[in-house]
Amino acid sequence: MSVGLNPDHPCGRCAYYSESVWSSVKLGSVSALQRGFSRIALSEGQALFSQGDRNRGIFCVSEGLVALRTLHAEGTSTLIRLAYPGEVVGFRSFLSAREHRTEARALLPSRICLVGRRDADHLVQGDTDVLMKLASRCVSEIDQNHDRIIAAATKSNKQRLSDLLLRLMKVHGTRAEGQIRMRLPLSRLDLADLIGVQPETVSRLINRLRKDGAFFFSGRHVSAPLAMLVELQNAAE
Amino acid sequence: MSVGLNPDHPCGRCAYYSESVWSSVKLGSVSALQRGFSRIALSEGQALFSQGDRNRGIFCVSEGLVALRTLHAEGTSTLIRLAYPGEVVGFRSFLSAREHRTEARALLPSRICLVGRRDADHLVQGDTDVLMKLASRCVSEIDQNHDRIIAAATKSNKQRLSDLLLRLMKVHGTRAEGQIRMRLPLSRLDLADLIGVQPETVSRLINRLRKDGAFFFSGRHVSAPLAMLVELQNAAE
DNA sequence: GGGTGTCATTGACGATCGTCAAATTGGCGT
DNA sequence: ACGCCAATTTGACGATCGTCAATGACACCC
Repeated sequence: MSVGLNPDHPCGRCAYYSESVWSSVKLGSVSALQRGFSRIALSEGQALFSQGDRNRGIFCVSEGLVALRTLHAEGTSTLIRLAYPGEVVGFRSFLSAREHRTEARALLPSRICLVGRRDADHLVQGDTDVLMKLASRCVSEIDQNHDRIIAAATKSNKQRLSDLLLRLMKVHGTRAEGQIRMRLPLSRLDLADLIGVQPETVSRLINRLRKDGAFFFSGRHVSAPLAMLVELQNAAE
Repeated sequence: MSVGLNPDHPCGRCAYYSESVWSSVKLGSVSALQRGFSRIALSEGQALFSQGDRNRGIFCVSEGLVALRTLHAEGTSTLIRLAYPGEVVGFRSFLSAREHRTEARALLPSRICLVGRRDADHLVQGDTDVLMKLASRCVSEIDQNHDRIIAAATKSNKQRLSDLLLRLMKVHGTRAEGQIRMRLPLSRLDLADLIGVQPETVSRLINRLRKDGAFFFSGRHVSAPLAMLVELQNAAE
């Protein structure tokens, strides 16, 4: 399989082509892929699909950031996953042929590629490689869930918030004047969901991190001193 | 596909045959399935595989109960999953062709069926149905992880312990004299892992549940009054 | 029977968290 | 600039949790 540009393939110009679920679609089936292919532009806050929606196919984030949430009866919600460019969304309801159990919403202006359900079904049925790559995405989602469960059982809330901020810094941060800065793509409530506490607690954790000299907050703008860079490397995991 | 007994199939006599990953293996490939097939008997506390082991294939619990744990550097561990009869174990390292990230250990005397990696690979490559069923197992594991993450963010520790005990009662409990009784297959430390608290806290939660009149403990023997049966129905979820 | 180890419980303490209510801020439209 | 709504922060309080240390219970072995 050739890594890099491939003008005949819908994903051929995508930066994440080589790891794409569709990268191994054989030449003979590329037409089916093209038939089911469409691109979706989302503005910040716009929904890609809602909980209870019928599955429309397999989505792949091309640009931006998408949040997967589940809504509860009481009106609350829980942020389950952040999907960055190159990540696949909607494979759960696709594989189990049922309605979406989460809502997907853009946290930043985003571009999404969709392969419609009918054609995606044919491609998956006809090519073990494609299905195998989908399964690998499932496995890495399980891995991430396990990490989250382990972190919840192992680390303090403050540590988990710090880890989360470091990971976000790594993706969204820019370096300047001996500091890293970013605009948080998440609200305090989303932060609270991700580490499993109430939003008031997030405020207090932020105060403690500020006192520790680890992070400085001003609304959604966060900065960290260079000393944090060291831990930033370790936060790879 | 015929539901029920199938004498030509290694899983043909299994109570979970119809939902088995291997139930759709075509007649022509049954010989490969038989070649890779073996049965493993585990006594209580015995390990099926250890963290870091090379994957030996796809395991399916036929009888008993298996716990999947990840061991941490500090010597602690976290109980990630309980695998009951009919459930598949080891598919994560199988699908990603890497070593096990968890340890599997029998909590009760257990019987496990194994399809060796080489033959399982051929069967999975040659049959989309088999791979699709494996993927479905992945999806339901993701579902369970999500439920656990949501429960951790939504419910109190006491409620989570109560829910867990109810679920265990449903499987392991026997009814007698207006009560449900069971022998807990889990240590207090395992209970603590599953709800994400320290073992001392489990002791205190147990005291509170006792005071509430919800559960009565005597070592590993637990009983609950009939009133709990109502919630037992709801705990299906 | 006594020893020994693991598992489980209890007590005491400080730290942290959830909750409710009130105050403050920030963003955004007019 | 103003007003307004939602998001965020703060304060106060009780409840809960983690930690450390000590005790108790139990099985197992010699």
